[in-house]
Amino acid sequence: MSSNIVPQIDPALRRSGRPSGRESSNRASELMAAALDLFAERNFASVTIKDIARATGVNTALIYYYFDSKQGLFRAIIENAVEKAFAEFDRLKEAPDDPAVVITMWLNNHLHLYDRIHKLVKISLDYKGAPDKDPAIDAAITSFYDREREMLSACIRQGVDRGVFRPVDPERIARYISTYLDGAMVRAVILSDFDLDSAVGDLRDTVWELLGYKPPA
Amino acid sequence: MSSNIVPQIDPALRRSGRPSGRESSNRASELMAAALDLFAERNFASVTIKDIARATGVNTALIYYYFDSKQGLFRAIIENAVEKAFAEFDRLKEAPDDPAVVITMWLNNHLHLYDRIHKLVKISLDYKGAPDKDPAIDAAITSFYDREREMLSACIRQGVDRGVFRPVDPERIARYISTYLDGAMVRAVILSDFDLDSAVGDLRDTVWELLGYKPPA
DNA sequence: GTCTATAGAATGATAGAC
DNA sequence: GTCTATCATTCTATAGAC
Repeated sequence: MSSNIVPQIDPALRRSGRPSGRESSNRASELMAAALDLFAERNFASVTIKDIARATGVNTALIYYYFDSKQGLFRAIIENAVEKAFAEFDRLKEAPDDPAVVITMWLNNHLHLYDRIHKLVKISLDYKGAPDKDPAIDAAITSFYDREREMLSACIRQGVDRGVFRPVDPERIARYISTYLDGAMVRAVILSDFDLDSAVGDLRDTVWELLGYKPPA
Repeated sequence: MSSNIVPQIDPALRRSGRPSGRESSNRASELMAAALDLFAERNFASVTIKDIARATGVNTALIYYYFDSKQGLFRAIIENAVEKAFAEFDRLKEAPDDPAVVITMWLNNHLHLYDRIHKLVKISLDYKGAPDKDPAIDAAITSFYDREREMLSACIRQGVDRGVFRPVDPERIARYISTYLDGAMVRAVILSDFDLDSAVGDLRDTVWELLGYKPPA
């Protein structure tokens, strides 16, 4: 979490005194939110510091007060985005003890959190082949996919063990599901008339068929 | 094909005289090939004219002799890539008159032509959200997806009509297939240990199940 | 914390010699 | 056709006032 060259997530918190009256400046969060949108819609290289400053309504120099560099800002953003996605994962894991329900929730997640997840996919793809790689960013991206696979396969294994699913290879089905979901995220971006709801609905139906599961009416 | 502001695909062909002895300079093709690789691996904004010149072993100014601008080069590249993909489509269409075989060939295509197709997907995604859109590029991208869908759904419809496939909605299955394939292309880029062969194999098996088709031994 | 001002480097594109 | 040389612009990042 803390290497030698870290972006200053919120220097106000690290200074001795209290930050100008308020509990804490949320400027860093504002900047990260605005930058995430820009980085996802365009890409790292196209988005300038000035773009981010303009979107947030502040001066360019202020960005360097909160973050050590453009890439440092990027790293902070992606780590933050993955962390938020993890929160979703965990919320799901503690959800109803029914594997089919958890899988359904995860599919629906991609519908409701399309905005959040498609940005992560797009940024991940964009980041591959970046001229100067950052190990921390690589780790954040792979950990996202690892956690997704773990969660889905655990779910499927549970269903198989309980006899509600046909005896399948959990890892295989998990990969199948998340590969399709990535495709759905990508196409929703590329093709403006893509029907994400119905595309994910088709996946759900197919997965139930693969798992030999009959959903309740 | 030819608008008012076109990139000069090969000015040598348009000049009155014959181009310096040879049939035609293939410099434009060389430049486009090198630039496609760079644009796909990084992205439009990250790749500089100097990068492309260096990769081709020529001077930066020469690029502006063949193409009117960086974006003009990009447009020529993407139109060229889609055109080549169409050639594959058509080759497939004239292939064996068996829908299942044609679908299989199309899936295998994504395996063998991964290099070509994943670049198209990545570039298409990258292009969305570009600051200055080019209608010609938009048209090229959507036409690629339209043709893919048409080809697949025609195939499925044929199989249904002949009774070798279960009576399904051809458009729906076509979308399902190509959505998954996009996902596979994306993941193969993002995750270095992604097993494309086996991921596409899973899709094939699933599609046969959806179509109620029993492949020969 | 937020700003103005600017340094220093890189980039897209052009002019013109050969 | 291919090159050298260069301009105008834009960008990241910093210095320093308030």
